[in-house]
Amino acid sequence: MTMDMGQAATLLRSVGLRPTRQRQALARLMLARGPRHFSAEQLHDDARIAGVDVSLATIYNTLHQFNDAGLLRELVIESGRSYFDTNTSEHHHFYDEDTGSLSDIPAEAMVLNAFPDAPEGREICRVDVVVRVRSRSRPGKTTKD
Amino acid sequence: MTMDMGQAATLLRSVGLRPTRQRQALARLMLARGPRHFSAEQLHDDARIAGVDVSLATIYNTLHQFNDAGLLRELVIESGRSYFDTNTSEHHHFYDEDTGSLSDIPAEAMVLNAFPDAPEGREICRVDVVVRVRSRSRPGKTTKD
DNA sequence: GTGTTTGCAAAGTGTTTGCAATTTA
DNA sequence: TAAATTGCAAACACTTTGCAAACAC
Repeated sequence: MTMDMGQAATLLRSVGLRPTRQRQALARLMLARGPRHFSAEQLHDDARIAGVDVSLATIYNTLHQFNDAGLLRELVIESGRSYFDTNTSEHHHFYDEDTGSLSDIPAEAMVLNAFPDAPEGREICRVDVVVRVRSRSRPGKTTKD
Repeated sequence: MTMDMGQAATLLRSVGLRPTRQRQALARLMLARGPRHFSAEQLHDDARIAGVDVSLATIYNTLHQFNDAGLLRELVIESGRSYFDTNTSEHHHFYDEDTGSLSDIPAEAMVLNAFPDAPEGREICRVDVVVRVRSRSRPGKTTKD
C-alpha cells in the first residue's frame, strides 16, 4: 500500500484541499501506511523521522481538515488527548488501559440492536463504542489506591 | 431525594473516605440532586452557588476519589474536558453535539450482541457507547467550512 | 498578483502538583 | 498528635491563535 505525490495531490484536490507539500507528505504518512491510530504528537514524530519538516500547528490544521473532509475520523478515548483513525468505515475500538493502545473491532463483530430513538428533533450522526480492556494480572491500581 | 450531613458522612465512611466538610457537601450536591452529568467546572460553580467554598483542586481530588470509590463514573466524550455521571449502573449516553448536553440511554434500550472477544491476555473492564446526535436543521458547519 | 497556507511563539484550556496550613480521628 | 486533607499558585500537557513570511494557482 503506497501513494506517490501525484496520487496524494489528486486525493487532496478531490476533497477541496490544496495539495501543499506538507499536506501531501502527511497524507502519504497517514493514509498509505501504518499506524492506523495516532495522536497529533505521534504524527509529528513520524513526520520528523521520515524527514518531513512540518510544524505542530500545521499537524493540527491538517488533522482537522482531513477529519472534516472525511479522510480521517477523530476518536475520543481519553480526555486531554485526541486520536485519529485512518479507517473511516464503520467499526469500533478496543482501548487497552494499561498500554494506551487502540485496536479495531470490525463492525460485524459488534452488533447493536434494540437501538434507541434519538431525542426529539435530533438525528443520530455517529455511534462510538469503546471497549476498555486491561491485562488480567493488572499492575498497579487494584481496588484501593 | 435528599441527603443530610449524617447520611453523607456514613456514605463516605462506607467507601473509606474521611467525611470532611468539603466531601460531605460535594456528596450532597452531586448525589442527592441533579444534574446527573457534569464537569468539574460545573460542580465548582454549583458549589459556589450553594454557598459551599471548595477549591478547584479539591473538586478534582474529590471527583477522582469518588470515581475510584464507585460513587461516580467518569465519561469521556470530548477531548479536553471530563464529565462525571452520578448514575453508576450500566447504561449508555446520547451526546448532543450542538448543545454539549448528555442524556442517558437505559441499558435495556441498547443491546449489544455479537460481542467481540478481548485481545489475548486482556479482560474487558467497561464498554462505553456514545450516540452522538445533532439537530436536523444543523446550524453552522454543513459540508464545507 | 491574490488568496491560501505555513510556522513561530504566545496565549488558552482543563487538569495536576508541591507544599504549608488546617482538619480529622 | 499523627496522618489525611485542603487551598493556593505554579506547573503541565495538549491545542489553538495571531500574524508575517512563503506558497499555490
